[in-house]
Amino acid sequence: MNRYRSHNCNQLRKGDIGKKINLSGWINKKRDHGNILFVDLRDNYGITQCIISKDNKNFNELEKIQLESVVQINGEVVDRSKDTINKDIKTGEIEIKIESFKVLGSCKELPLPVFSDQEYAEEIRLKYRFLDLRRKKIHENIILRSKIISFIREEMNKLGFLEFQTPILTSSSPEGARDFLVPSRLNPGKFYALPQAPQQFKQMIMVSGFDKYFQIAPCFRDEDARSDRSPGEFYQLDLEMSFVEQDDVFEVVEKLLVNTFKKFSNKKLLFEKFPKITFSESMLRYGTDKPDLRNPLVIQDITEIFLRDDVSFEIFKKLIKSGSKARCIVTKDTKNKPRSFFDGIDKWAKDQGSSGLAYFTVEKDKDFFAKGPIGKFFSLNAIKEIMKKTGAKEGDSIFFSCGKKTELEKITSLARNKIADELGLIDENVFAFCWIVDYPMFEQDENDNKIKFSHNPFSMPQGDLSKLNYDKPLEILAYQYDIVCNGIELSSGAIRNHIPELMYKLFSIAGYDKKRVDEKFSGMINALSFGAPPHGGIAPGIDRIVMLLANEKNIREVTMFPMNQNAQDLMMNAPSEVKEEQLKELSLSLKLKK
RNA sequence: GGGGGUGUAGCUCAGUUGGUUAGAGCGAUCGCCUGUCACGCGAUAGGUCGAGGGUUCGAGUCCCUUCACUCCCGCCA
Repeated sequence: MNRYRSHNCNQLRKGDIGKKINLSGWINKKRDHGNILFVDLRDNYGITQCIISKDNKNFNELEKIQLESVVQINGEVVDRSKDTINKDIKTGEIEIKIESFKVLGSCKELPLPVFSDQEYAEEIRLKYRFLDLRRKKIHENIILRSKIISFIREEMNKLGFLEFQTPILTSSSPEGARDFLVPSRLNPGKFYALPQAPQQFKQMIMVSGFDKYFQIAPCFRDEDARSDRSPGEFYQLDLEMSFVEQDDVFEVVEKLLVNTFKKFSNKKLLFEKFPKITFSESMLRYGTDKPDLRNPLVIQDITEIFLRDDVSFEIFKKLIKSGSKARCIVTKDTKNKPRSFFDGIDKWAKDQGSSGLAYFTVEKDKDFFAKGPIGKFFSLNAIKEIMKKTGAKEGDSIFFSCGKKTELEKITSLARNKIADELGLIDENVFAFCWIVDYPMFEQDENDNKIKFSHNPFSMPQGDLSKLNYDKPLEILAYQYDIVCNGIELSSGAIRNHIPELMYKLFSIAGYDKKRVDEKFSGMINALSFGAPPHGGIAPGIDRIVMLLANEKNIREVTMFPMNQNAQDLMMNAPSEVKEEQLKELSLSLKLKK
């Protein structure tokens, strides 16, 4: 009870009838019957119907008030007759007989309706985000986000993790994404960078002996947006543990995610013990390192088939001789699908920039035969061999693609999703988690053939460290892992390399000499030289977890104040120009491109 | 940086083969209405058809350029 309200708008029930109360909230909706006026009053908690009739001296004034104005209503809780009960709201058995009211915050004409299920252009939603956030769906998403974060904090505390903050102004790192830079006034010509992740700090925390750390950490990366990637900033559940191996990290994270997803969603978990898929297996079977395991389709390599003399599909044969591979996707029992289904997939593949998807369907007359545009290129024995190799049965169709490894992976991965979509094979009521493990330590850049770190340069290589074959760096695997859920990369992590000599060695393979490593990672290398514990961790993306649990396809639907695709905040007008004096103070001058 | 989609009233959208004065619903304003809960009924106001250029007797509609938003590719250790 305070001067504004005695109850909230979701509180009053039959038992409160007769009470004199006051409520404060927004006018969600008015229904004006001329001599009687219904006002739906809304606050964070719910809606209460209030009613006023012409004989009240305040009637005419209330009738004129704009929707979304904030008012305080004083009145009495009264019963509703049976036929006027509203079962859709918790307070639907009662209503408030208005005695007097007061406008606490008036509202201009609205640029977008608040009370409506309609969808609106994002531009206007982002500009008036404070109005958009009043709307039911997104209001609930943001509340869900808060609850999920609280829950995660509690769970982490229970598991013995300590929460620490790490600096927001730090140094630029040469690896990874583009940095956001902040000029230093006191150090002219020098810049801070916003952290892409608290990676080095959390390792320092381990070196400092704190054993288990976590943080709901803001991360800043100046990269272009996607529907599941906010431009600029996002949050990770950053965590790190000392004296652990990969499986210790897995155990903690699996427990946390299973608990969280069970608590906040009714969808089923396909696996409570997340399957572990090696990076190379994932690239072959799914064409990507973030496979959607709800999708039962798999990709198989059948390059050899096209080397047979009784297969005369010359286009593929020629490509394969020049180093291409052939892979296929088998769809179960699709012989009765119309020609348009197959041609549609083929056309779609061409639209994706590939040379299309060849296909045939295995049918049986006296014996098996391949029906479809390329069926005639395969002998009976070849068809039988394909069936044996791929597990295809009569009535199944097989889609083929041929190309260089990388492009082949890309198109088959997309095709796997596309075909499953077309066939309705994805169960939307399921979460399918998996671990992707055994990432290669290095990869070769396709453009300049240079050896680069494939993931995180601070990861620990696998195997007997004294016997690592540095002459074949591409064969070195790392204790590096990702969590994927429904095809979305939720997090990546690693057991870290805590041995400075090994670090120098690995960096030298990626083209960094000792001097450069000392320069760029001085803090880190220095720290590891003073007694560092073996340690490792991971950093699940909070926004994406909330997105999955809120059943949203766009990250902005679970972000309170997101920027648009061009990294602009339309509500706050950021980024914006600054005064000449501010630039001067920072020793900066602008050289804008025309 | 590249490709796709969208852009018409405050909001959501329709607008035929290029053809009269560009429409609807919601919202706004005014009026009527005592039981609605997407209340109902009547009227009024509200338009640089994203912008610029072109073709044409005539352009919301066709062509070119450009801008904004969005989705995707690149990028994201």
